[in-house]
Amino acid sequence: MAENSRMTIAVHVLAWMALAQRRGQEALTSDQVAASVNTNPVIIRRSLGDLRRAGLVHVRRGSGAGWSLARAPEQITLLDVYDAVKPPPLFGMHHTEPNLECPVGKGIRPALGRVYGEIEQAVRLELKATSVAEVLRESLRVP
Amino acid sequence: MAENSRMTIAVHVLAWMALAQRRGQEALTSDQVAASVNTNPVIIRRSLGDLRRAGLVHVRRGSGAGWSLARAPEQITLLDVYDAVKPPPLFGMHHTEPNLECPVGKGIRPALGRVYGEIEQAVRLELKATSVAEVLRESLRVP
DNA sequence: CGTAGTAGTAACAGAAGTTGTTACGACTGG
DNA sequence: CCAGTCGTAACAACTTCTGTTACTACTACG
Repeated sequence: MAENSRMTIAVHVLAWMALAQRRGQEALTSDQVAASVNTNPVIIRRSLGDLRRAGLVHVRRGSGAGWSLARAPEQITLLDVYDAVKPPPLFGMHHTEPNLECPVGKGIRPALGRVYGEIEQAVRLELKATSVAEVLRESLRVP
Repeated sequence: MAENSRMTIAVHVLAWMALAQRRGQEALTSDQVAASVNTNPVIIRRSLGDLRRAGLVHVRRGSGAGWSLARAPEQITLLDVYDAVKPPPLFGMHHTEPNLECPVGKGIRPALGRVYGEIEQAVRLELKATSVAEVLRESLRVP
């Protein structure tokens, strides 16, 4: 059960909020969102908390509370969501320090760090090319 | 301790084998490799087992055994290593099935699957652009 | 002003994955 | 035959994630 699905959950939440907004429902409770994702409302509140800290959604507390998008779904890219949920890096470095007497052991971490950094940039570029509105449009294409 | 470092370990192992080969040592035992990575030989044997199943290294068993590269380090890309170690996907899908009554819940998985697939392709392209020989060269640049 | 409804968050259990370790059988060169 | 090495199982320790319960904080509305 340990696979990180926070990116998926967050995008699902935003797409569902975008659809509800288009239908005229400007605010949703965590229970209403949880009903679409089919999980516990606390999971949703945790995810929405990440999105709120990143400025992607607004929340109104108290009775009659709810969540709403902070900007148009066309203006929210998956890169915004990625930075909001802060997933772990794709590749981890050594857990123990390599043998620094060995020339490979001494230089491998900066060398790999550069490669991993380029990969991260490529991923960010791909994420930036897709908006929540596009994900919603694609989702609605399924009959 | 749960961050996946198998890609890093495998590339380190191959770079070290490439250097040893260049120095005239055509075969290395798991103990010798473990000395550079600074970890347990069983970890190295597990990693080398992945690389062997992918056809990247050869092994000779018995007394005087050891490991050697199956082809020149210029001909081994990080994509080959990636496919050999089979890391978990960058983004996981929902753990529970979304609510299929909701249009977003019904369509979100194929929509996200397409996006995630494009990202995977971008990562593969980056990995393919770097060889073990280049990682070794970069590592040796560190004084 | 009180109440009810909702967010925020802490605490915990369960599941899964990774590393590191020991142990032992399988294989093979000398 | 035997010594050295691989292959792999088994296990502990650790981390991370999800899901759940429970409780406090906050606020709209009667």
